Amino acid sequence: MNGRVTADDVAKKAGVSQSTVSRVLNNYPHIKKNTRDKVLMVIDELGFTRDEVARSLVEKKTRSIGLIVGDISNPFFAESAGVIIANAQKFNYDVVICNTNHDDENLDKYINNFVGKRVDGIIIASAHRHDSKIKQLHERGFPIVLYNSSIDDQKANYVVIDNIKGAKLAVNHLVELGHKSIAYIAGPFKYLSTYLRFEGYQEALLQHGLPYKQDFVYKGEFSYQKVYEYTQMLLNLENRPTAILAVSDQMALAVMDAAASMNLNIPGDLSVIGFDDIRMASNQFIGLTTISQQMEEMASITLEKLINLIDTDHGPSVPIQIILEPELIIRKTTASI
Amino acid sequence: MNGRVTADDVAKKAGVSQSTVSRVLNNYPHIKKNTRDKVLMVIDELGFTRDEVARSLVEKKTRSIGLIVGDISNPFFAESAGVIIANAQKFNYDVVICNTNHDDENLDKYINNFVGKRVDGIIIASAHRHDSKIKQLHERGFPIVLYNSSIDDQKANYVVIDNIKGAKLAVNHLVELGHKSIAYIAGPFKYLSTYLRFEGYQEALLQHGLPYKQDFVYKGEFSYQKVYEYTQMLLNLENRPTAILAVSDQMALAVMDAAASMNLNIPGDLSVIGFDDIRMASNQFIGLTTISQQMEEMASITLEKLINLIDTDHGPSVPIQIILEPELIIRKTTASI
DNA sequence: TTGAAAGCGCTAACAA
DNA sequence: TTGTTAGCGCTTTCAA
Repeated sequence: MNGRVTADDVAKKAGVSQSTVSRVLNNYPHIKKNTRDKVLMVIDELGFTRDEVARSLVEKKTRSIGLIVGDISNPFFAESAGVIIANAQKFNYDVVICNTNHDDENLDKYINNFVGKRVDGIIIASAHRHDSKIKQLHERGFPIVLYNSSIDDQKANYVVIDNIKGAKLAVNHLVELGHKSIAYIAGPFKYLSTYLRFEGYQEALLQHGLPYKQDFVYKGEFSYQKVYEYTQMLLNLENRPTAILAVSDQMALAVMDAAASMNLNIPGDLSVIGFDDIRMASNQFIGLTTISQQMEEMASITLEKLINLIDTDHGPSVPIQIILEPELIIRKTTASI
Repeated sequence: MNGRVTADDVAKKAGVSQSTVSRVLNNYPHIKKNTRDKVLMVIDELGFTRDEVARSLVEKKTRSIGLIVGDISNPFFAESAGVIIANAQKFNYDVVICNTNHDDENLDKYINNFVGKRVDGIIIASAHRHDSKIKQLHERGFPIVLYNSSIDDQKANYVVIDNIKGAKLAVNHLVELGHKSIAYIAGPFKYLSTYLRFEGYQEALLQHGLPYKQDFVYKGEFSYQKVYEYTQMLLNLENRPTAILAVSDQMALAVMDAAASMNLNIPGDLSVIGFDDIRMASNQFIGLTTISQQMEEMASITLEKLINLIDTDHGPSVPIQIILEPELIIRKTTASI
């Protein structure tokens, strides 16, 4: 793009000053119809498009927001991103997406990147609980809200569901069906939500007088393959669990896959329950029992709150801390023992 | 962010000129170690981050690319976006995503938005074949490559698969299994890829001496619900088809859902075959026979080509037109009649 | 109703 | 090795 046409070019050709061009661009009211029309004509003629970069520089607004997810190939994140993008468009914001791959270093790197690019606000869907960059930015008054994740900071902004309760809901359901041996695909504990779900799992076990078995908990990374293998190992055990709870639907799918690979019947031989309620969970051939996070609502609330923050010219304000209710969605992968 | 700290602030505090600060920021070699260290210290002390907006203004590079998809909630697009984001990160580009919802007006609107924001290049995954904006931009030398879609322009840049061949592969497979009555979920014809697949379907029918039935082709929009209903209607017909080919896996899933809702067995009562090979297609419980688009390769090639275009300071060059080979992936939703 | 001019925060040519 | 200065393309006072 060498031949970029600028407002100045338009001005010259239209025989007005560049500030007049700027005024018609910004719908400034007191312009002679004649002048405006002329300018508009030239704009069209020259194919001028206003340079938003230059504009952003003076306005100190980019009308774009950053979204950081842990793994965009996980449908939960992809669907969340979809909702956020769709809503952002309504408010005339663009969203730029970074993917941490659940790597701690990437998180801060991408946050810095966003700050440098001067996005108006950031949504983080995969905040490690101990991240200090987030806290620091937030304290500086930068609009930032955590989505389905949180950090160890009383004052952080976040929109989450009650994770402990969600996990309990799941365990309770299983216990009601008669299960006494319930394994758990927990995932890494660096995420607060992950950790809280684990707590819920443990507490529920305790409440029902069920023993907690270290070996029945997978605390590794969110890897389809690894969970698949772990599940196979689990199901090969003499006293294998009769039910498996997974920290996400994605991981539940891995569990189901593994069970199927061993010719185990779900829910006949094994009950499985997920977390998220991704779209695929309701598919007839999957029919995954799961805990709904109200993803759609969670995502739109998050965006809405972020935009509020952006608009209210951020001073340190009351933290936004919204906790939604989890909901048990019973489908076809759980049955009484 | 009122208290933004600028390079000038750093300069003052470090007792150097602002251009020196700029130099250390850009790793300019001939700086006294002493000066550099001092500047670096102050930068750290003040928590300075370089304003990339200002930088972009002078550099005329934003290091971000725009990605336009038709429907981010369709796993094919989501997975494609994932690959593009992951690769872009390697090259230090951000990607900003817009979602047209398959609406013609949105396409041009978002293209304009991207041009205004001065992204360095654009990938369009859902180009309507008659769009003139794309052609015009391309002719101006703007880096733009079409992904899995194309327009009616000999000189457009695109990366696609051989859609006609793909559709034929699918029909052939079905015919080999003994199917003679094959319906087709085609989707809207405003997309060239959609249209070509339809042609492939028709041609294959012809080649096998099978009649083409207008009523057995769904030409409406990409709507899960509508395809679901259409399929139910189809399967209620006296002489219902024994196989259904869908223009995408997403639509194939709708077909399967509809069949299941009528207690039809797949593939016993109905064979179904998709297009895309989304990740879910290989799930044990879905096992969808489909035509692979080599999404991963297609996406990374597209990005790579785009970045090439960006780097080679775009003059009108030889069009990039890459056609990948489709591949039939046989799984569990197709069987002999 | 319009123009002139300053300034947003940076890079880079030129000079010293 | 470093500082001065002139832009990048816009918005926005201030004056006219």
